[in-house]
Amino acid sequence: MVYKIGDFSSLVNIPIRTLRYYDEIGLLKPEIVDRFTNYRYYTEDNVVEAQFITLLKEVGFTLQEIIDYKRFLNDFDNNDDGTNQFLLKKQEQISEEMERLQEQYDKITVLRKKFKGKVLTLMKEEK
Amino acid sequence: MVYKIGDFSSLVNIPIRTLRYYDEIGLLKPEIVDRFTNYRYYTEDNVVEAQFITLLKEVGFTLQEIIDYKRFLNDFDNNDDGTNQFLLKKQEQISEEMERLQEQYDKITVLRKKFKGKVLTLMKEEK
DNA sequence: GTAACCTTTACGTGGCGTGAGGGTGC
DNA sequence: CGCACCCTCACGCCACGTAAAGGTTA
Repeated sequence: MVYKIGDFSSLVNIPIRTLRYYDEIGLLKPEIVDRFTNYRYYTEDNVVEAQFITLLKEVGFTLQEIIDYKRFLNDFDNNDDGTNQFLLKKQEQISEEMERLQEQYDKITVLRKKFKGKVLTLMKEEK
Repeated sequence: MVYKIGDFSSLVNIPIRTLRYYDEIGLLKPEIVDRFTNYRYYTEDNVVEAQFITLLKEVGFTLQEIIDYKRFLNDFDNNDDGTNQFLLKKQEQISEEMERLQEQYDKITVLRKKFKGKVLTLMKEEK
């Protein structure tokens, strides 16, 4: 069973333009490409790949990180520990980002108190 | 006292390229521009502006939001309540972003447990 | 034949970084 | 005159969205 890009798109819930982009950057290549028309044809294996990519994207991985991870899997053939570290590292990045956001939130709280006088007052305080 | 872009850059800690970009998008325009050489000359008022922009950026505002806020100040002349709402809205956005990150973090925790078997197992579970 | 599909090319987003190739201040 | 400074293009990043202009499939 092969799918044309439009059918595959609705099957895996990824826009056509996005699929073409994934092909272009080497993240998700259709298994069959017509040499004459350049039509892309996707297979069942591509479905699994696409769902895996969607999963990793949902938890915050960039496309480049996903590409790197796939290369890692190819190079070291199902390394359990490597996968765990890959996930742990992303969790650390997320933690750092949450801390940054918390700091921003707190700074705004301080600002809101300061600004209760007037806007210009704040701007003058910044001199 | 006027500053050439290089001096102003080190004074307010904003790269030259960034200052030119801020000029281009209308966020921070040098008060004086030589008509013949196009050299940018910044004033003390520009220093205050720059520090204000830096402050808002640090707490998470985008450049477009800062531009919009400045326009708002011009239109309504120091509106205390408006400024407060502007800050509150940003705090809400930050809260939402933190929730998204927390969800990502939790999903990865679940994934890490699942993957303790093997990588391929996970990929097959995704079918 | 025609509608619905597919293709590539290329420019837009945000917030700059990084050159290239040239004019200016002192 | 030299050298540090300034200028305007213009392309790069990321993850696509959005046409434009045309070929293919059923």
